[in-house]
Amino acid sequence: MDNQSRQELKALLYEQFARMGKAFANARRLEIIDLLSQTPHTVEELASKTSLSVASVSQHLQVLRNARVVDVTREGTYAWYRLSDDRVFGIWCMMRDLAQDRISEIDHLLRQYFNERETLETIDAAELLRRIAEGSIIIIDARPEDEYRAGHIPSALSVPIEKLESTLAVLPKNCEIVAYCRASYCLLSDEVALLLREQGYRVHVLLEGFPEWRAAGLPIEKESLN
Amino acid sequence: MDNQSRQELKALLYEQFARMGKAFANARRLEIIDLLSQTPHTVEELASKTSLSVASVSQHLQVLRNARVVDVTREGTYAWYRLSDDRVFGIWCMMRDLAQDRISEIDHLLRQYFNERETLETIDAAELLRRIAEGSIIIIDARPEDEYRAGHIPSALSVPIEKLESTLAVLPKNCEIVAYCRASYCLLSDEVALLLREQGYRVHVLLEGFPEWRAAGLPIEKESLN
DNA sequence: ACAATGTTCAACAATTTCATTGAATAGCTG
DNA sequence: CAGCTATTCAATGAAATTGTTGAACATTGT
Repeated sequence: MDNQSRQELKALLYEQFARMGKAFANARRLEIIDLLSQTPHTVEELASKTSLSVASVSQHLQVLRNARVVDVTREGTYAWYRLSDDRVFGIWCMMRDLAQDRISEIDHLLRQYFNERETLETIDAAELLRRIAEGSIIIIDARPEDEYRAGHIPSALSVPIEKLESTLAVLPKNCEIVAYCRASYCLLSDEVALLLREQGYRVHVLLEGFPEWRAAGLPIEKESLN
Repeated sequence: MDNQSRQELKALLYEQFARMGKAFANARRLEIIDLLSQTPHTVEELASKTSLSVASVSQHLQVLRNARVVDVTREGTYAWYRLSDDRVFGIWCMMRDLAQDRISEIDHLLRQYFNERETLETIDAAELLRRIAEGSIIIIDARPEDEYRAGHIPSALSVPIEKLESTLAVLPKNCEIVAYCRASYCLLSDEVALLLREQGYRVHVLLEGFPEWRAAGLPIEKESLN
């Protein structure tokens, strides 16, 4: 192998690796990856949840597919996209944990837009499991209902913010509550938690999101399909 | 928190995360990350090893620094760049392992340029440790000498390809050899191994590169600084 | 103070990326 | 088959990325 073709190979090789990197190099694509780590979505669903045009989402999905980061399965006129490998979520997790630790702007943003957040009591997965065993706690899934249906923490109630008001009637005033959502920075659960606290409830927020819970192999519950 | 500022925050947040992703989204930058996972380098060293202009390398390093993926320490007129966190190497590892599994072009490239490669006998870290304990093996570090000096597998000899010929005189014909380099796809060790095999030596190639060895917490040896 | 050296910055042209629009495709339904 | 819908494709323009060149900066050694 001569020196020139060695250089050539090296360049081509790193270019292939970079294909994968590019998947994670755009804010909108990360948002899509985040949604896909909850559950598979159709193009339209992704477009609506990200407030992007369908064409734009489709284009991003082509990039993700090119990087072999997502898979499609067609079902009638629908195209269901999902993460191609559990490791994709793993990489995304490591990347955002590192970013959260090292890029101070992230913490800064979270604080600036939502400064009451830090006053919320957090709880980790191990502790939540203990409380579930004791049976002394009500769990609230703050994500959109379709994500809840695709899988949630056992015995959790589906309470997206829009439905919070109607749920208040059902919740006994003296119970303890844990809320969770997509991820630690996703804030859906924080909003729900703050509103509940205003109503006088004792509320905790789960540190991790549902995908981490599932990835850790902890028990989950799915909506039965009838 | 109203709906608009929620959207705004979400966008800004993912933008921050994407800063980190961008670090891994370019072939040249990945090459730089790979070199920095061997040992810290100056701008000039990186430029020479990557065949890029100094200015271009400097620019890439700014991107990496912006993503908080590398740190600089200045020493005289030199700027020593290093990975800012072990997790950076972890992410890069996961990314390229996933890429190697899922992007078929990578395997294809390796085969096309170097089809004898697959005929080389490989050996993993655990097995190598066993052989070291037996004392029945000679280890060859095929990386450039500066990377060897910064840290290598204990008792390994520094034999970059250029020095192979002069080293042949020293190697007893009947000994068994294990060669390693920067990573599994780095091929420096494969080239050395093929040449050694032609000379009649019994050669193995270590599956992992030196950074993986170090990251696994296995023993390493450094050149003493006199 | 001066020149030498390693690094960064600024300006540029070439290329790529991104979101939008509107058209094309492909699978359902009546 | 026609009409409908979900998705993809193609074309556009705006913006960002990349590598080059040459100048600017900062530290070292004379």
